Amino acid sequence: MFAYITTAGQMKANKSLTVPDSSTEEKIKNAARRIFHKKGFAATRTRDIAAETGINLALLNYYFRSKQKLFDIIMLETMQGFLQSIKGVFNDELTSFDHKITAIVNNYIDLLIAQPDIPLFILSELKTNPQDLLGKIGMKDILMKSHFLKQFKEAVKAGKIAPIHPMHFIMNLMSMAVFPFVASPMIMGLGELSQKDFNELMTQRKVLIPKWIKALLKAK
Amino acid sequence: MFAYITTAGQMKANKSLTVPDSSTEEKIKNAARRIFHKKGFAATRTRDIAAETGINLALLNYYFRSKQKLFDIIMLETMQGFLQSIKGVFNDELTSFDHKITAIVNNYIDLLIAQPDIPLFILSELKTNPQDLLGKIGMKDILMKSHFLKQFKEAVKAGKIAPIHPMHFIMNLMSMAVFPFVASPMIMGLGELSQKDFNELMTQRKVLIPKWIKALLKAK
DNA sequence: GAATGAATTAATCAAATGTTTAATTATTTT
DNA sequence: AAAATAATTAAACATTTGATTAATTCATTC
Repeated sequence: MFAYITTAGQMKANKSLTVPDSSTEEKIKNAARRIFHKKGFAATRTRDIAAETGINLALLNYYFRSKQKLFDIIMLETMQGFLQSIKGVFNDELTSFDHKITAIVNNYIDLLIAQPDIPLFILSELKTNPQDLLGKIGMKDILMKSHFLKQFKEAVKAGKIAPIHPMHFIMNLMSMAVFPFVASPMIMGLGELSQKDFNELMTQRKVLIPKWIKALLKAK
Repeated sequence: MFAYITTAGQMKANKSLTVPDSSTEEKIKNAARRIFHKKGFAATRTRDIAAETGINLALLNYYFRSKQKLFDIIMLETMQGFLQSIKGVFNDELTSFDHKITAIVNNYIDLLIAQPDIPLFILSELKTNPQDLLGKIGMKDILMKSHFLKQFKEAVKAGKIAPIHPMHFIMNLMSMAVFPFVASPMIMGLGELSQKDFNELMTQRKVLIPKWIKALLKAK
């Protein structure tokens, strides 16, 4: 029944090494990524993806079989990309704890200024999908078994920072860097900020947050 | 055409003063609230609301005319409720700046432990709907013209805290209190936390966040 | 207690939406 | 160049889904 689709799948496997992003399959994925990121799975129409790609609706199922399968691919790639951008920092054995904080905040904020829809997309869809995705990308080990976390625990032991649950630390770091992007419509509304104003504030935070985090770690 | 519905609306206006939450209209709203909060507008099916209410689907339209109108009511009430819980604190002229911080954090976290779906719901739907909602509930004035903000600016002038954009302060406060709830699936997954573990961490944060915020305000 | 209006339901509609089919065009293979 | 395979499209299908209609039950009023 799906013989020709299987073949298409094979074509993809072959082509993906040689053909650039302008292949039909990549064009569909790019359009799908944009729309899924902006509207989420439930509010996205396959017809809209096809229209934005500039192809016939049937081609979407020809290449990806279903909306769900296409979504799963986009979701996985998105989470991998999100993780990739900080993976290196977390396990760099050569940099100090303080330097890692700065590097992580800088990486996150740069990424989010460029792609501000990603965090709300991930958090919304992660709630529907269970945590099998978290397992699939191995986020847990990358973060919780990282050199970064080891350094945190050592600093606690050495009495350099207050003894709090490591998760509080992770939450504070993520909160201050990521939340403003999740809440940007509200923040821009409340503060009467333009997109440019907002991005300027976020750029300021690249230097402010590390400072704040260090102050807060020593508190009390 | 909708004569009987108009009448139903009138009935509601009359009844709402005397009839308890067990009226059909309230039962529909309660079910709608639960499902909208959990799945958002796009993923919610009117049939699911009807089923959860235990009524015939047609009654939903009889009372509320459309899914959108029902949603608008829930959305407005949700935002008002969310705001209501901190409105008083913000403009209490009798309490200190530090006390307000503690009160706000406590109010927020108590509310979110009880209704953890609310922030992601609001932030997701606020992105679709423009900011006309923000205007409708007058959030801007309550927050930005508050006694709380005045106290912040005075403390900056007096040199008691570092001179940062007030929006940074608001973002930090909201981030640290609200973001963990928005990201709870990820946080619980990463930290291998049960719901109980998570709630305990959040309860700890009621005392930790005010401490952190104060430390961070003086940083550098 | 008949009459009137409100509340509720079963059934149906119409549009939206994900998916498939069958045919056509383009490309590759022999 | 013919044959075979892949890519693409127009059209249609089958469900889903929000909404409506027409009838029925329930409650209130006179």
